[in-house]
Amino acid sequence: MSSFAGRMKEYPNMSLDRFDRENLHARAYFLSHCHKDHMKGLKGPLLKRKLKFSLTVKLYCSFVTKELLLSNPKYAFWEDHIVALELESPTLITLIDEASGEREELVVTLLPAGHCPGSVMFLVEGAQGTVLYTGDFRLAKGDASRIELLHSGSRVKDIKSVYLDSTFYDPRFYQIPSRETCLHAIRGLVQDWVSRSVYHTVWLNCKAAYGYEYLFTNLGDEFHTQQGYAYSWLPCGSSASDGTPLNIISIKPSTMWFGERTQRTKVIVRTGASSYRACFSFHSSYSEIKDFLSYLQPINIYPSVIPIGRTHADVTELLKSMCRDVSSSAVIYRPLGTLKRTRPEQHTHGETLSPDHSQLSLPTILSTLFHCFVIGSVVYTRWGLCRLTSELFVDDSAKLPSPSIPLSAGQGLSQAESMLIQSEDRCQGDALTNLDAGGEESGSHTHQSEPTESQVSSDFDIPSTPDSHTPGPDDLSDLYRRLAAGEEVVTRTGSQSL
DNA sequence: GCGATCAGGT
DNA sequence: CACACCTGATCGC
Repeated sequence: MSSFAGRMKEYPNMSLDRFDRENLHARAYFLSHCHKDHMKGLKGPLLKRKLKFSLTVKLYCSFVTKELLLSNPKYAFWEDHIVALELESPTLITLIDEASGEREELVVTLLPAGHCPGSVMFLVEGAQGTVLYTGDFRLAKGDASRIELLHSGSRVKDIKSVYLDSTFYDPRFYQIPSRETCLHAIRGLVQDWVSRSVYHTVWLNCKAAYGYEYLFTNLGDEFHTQQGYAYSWLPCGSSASDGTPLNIISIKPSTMWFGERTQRTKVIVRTGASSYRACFSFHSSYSEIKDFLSYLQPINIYPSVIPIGRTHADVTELLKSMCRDVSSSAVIYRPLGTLKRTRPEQHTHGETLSPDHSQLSLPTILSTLFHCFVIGSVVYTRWGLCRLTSELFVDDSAKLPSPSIPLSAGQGLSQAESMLIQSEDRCQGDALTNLDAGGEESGSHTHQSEPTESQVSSDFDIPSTPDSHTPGPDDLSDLYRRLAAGEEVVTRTGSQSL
């Protein structure tokens, strides 16, 4: 978790990813991505008050982050104070002291961070030198050399300080399998399971956070392509629509790492009868961070996270070796990196330089925000819809509570976000046992209870559609019919059709 | 009643 | 396999 206090030594009039305490006096705010540990104080009443009386104080972030932020009504008061910036477009920002009128000019550039949708790093250039605030990032080896705006001409810029996501800056986390490797392994497991029968289902058991969209979209696309079926709807409960129990395995994405000498890289670990952990990391590994830093050769590096079991002194000491040596009078600069253009100028709006999941298109982000979306045989759900489909499909209709949740008000977006994958292949003869009730982590998703107040009002709830209403039994059976008929009842850009 | 903080869970 | 973020208890205002 980030312990960055919000301000950089060189530019103390701007605050990044922290909005409390001394940051209340900042002249401009910057949000690198929409994770809670980077939003401390962002909905504080004092800040809200300050905005009311300010004409110049703005919050700068990416377009995607802006959408994610404003999807929560608790941050609605920011709406007129947010300035979304294009990626990789240097922007002149003037910091104004509203009391004295004093001005300070900076050029700020958003660079893709590869951490989660909308995540960026901030490159700040001004009178106090060029500094890079990484926010949280996952960049692969060599990525820094492909980011054009870290370069001036063909040479890397002279970077004074890097404020670093040092989550895994510890030799113990030497290697983390690449995103592609992890996706490949998960794809294999999913393929193996869902090909057994139509009742073999995968529950991609993600924690509530933006960041798993890379898995969602890639697996979704692939199984769509492979199956080629029209939309089908999957229950989130333990039974298929015909009452047959599902064979569900749970795959939990979680971080796994390997030391320098470790050869074997188990990307998937079986943790129970029907549960697996699959490697997936939002943060760069030690070796990826080293590659990044040794390319940039900053003069100073400030860690924003102290890995568990380490002290600030440990990390600072480790980081010293990554800094440019400017201690002696005869300054010996190690050679700075040179720009590698890996792609011709096919740069379209919003696209990034590296293969990257963090900058999904806005429609995709919106569709993930609004309840769910359906691609091929894959259903993406949020908690609320998961419950809804359970009600629709679960066998034991006598136990169904009457629906009490307005469909258009997303319930608990921050609750466990799930993805179910089920084979379209019909094959008979399998022993169709239900998810092993004794297995680790099993079953809890199959019997959803009423959402608590805090779930209903959790931070990434979707604002209610004005003319929404609670669906009655007739609405639900109509919905069921349409789903069974393969109609697309969920739009990809909003919740209106539900 | 609200926010901040911590412990404990997934 | 150590992320992100939930809930609930407690405390101060």
